[in-house]
Amino acid sequence: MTPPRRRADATENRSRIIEAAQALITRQDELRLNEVAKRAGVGQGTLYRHFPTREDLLAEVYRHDVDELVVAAPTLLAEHKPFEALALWFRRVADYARVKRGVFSAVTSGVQRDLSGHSLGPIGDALQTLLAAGKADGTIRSDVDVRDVILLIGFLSHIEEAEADERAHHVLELILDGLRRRADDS
Amino acid sequence: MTPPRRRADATENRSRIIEAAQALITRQDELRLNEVAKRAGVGQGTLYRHFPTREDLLAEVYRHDVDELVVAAPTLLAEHKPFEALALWFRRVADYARVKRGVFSAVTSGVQRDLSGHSLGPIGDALQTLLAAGKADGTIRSDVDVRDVILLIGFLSHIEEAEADERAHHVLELILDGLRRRADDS
DNA sequence: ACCTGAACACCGTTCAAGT
DNA sequence: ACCTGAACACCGTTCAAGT
Repeated sequence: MTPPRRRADATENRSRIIEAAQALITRQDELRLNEVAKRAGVGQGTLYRHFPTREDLLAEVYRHDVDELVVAAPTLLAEHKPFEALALWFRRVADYARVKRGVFSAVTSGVQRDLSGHSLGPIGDALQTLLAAGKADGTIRSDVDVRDVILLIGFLSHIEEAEADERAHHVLELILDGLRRRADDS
Repeated sequence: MTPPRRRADATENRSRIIEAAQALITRQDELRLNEVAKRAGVGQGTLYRHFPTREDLLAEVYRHDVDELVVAAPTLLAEHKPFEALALWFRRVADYARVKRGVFSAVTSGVQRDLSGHSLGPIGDALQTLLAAGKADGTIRSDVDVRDVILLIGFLSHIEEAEADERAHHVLELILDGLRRRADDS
């Protein structure tokens, strides 16, 4: 019962594909799959063998970044009050969205896919933790859920880098104000 | 100096193209330009002659709908308090977005294009009127501008029809709460 | 002045042949 | 078991030839 070992060349090809995709996506927004294969030095079929869909590839490309956001949630909660932790987490998401335009789409489409599978997924769970803490201490409205927030911060995928610099934080403030629980709420 | 009259067949073709595009877009999200030309019974070149870009065509397809939204703003303001007028206008935008998925993209991309030309455009002006009224009577934060609001309601273009039914109004409420001016604001 | 539609470009995706 | 790359499909866009 030895584990079905992957052939060495397959592992190597997989890494090369991811690296090529990363290199290409940082210099422009669109990602041409044939270009990825060419740069990685593999046939197009090899790309499809490793990553059946474009999303599979992008998920892998942004894996580390998404992980960092996921890990940040409990860390922030340990060091700040819930509402402040959420605000700081938003800020972090905005920073990622500014530099790596695709992270955010990967995050949201990931959440969407996971939602249909009756699971929140890693990012959804992280956000859920933040929201629950804020509801528990009465600083966040009780009628807000993860999907609401994902939809609201989706504006980050609509703006260019320059506009994000001057406007993203402000719009996030407006959103936070909408999520805040008021004295007269039930 | 008679106006340079358009040839009758050109006018006719233009109408047929718009009608074909409307018919096709109501039955599915994407719009294939060659398909539009085929259904309209014109050559592809004719389509490009009348509508150099895809956006030009879409703007024309949704022209009536956008006009209705523009006209609604002053009407609502005449009959309701500013904040309520804004809430009702949001509701109307959401209703359009639900049925005609593309209206909203046309609206936002229109605003974006107009913004770069240092003008708000028709929809931007309508929204500007609503915001100004709310700021004047102290119900809307003074640090909010048209672009902020357009970005916030952009979530409408991310959701499917079923989800819009159960969630759009709620998320719009959250946004309105974020735009509302508080007692302690400066 | 306007129209037609063949043709080109571009990119995603598949699959027969190979190792 | 995995890889290659020719080939096909699809769609946007152009342009020479026509009326």
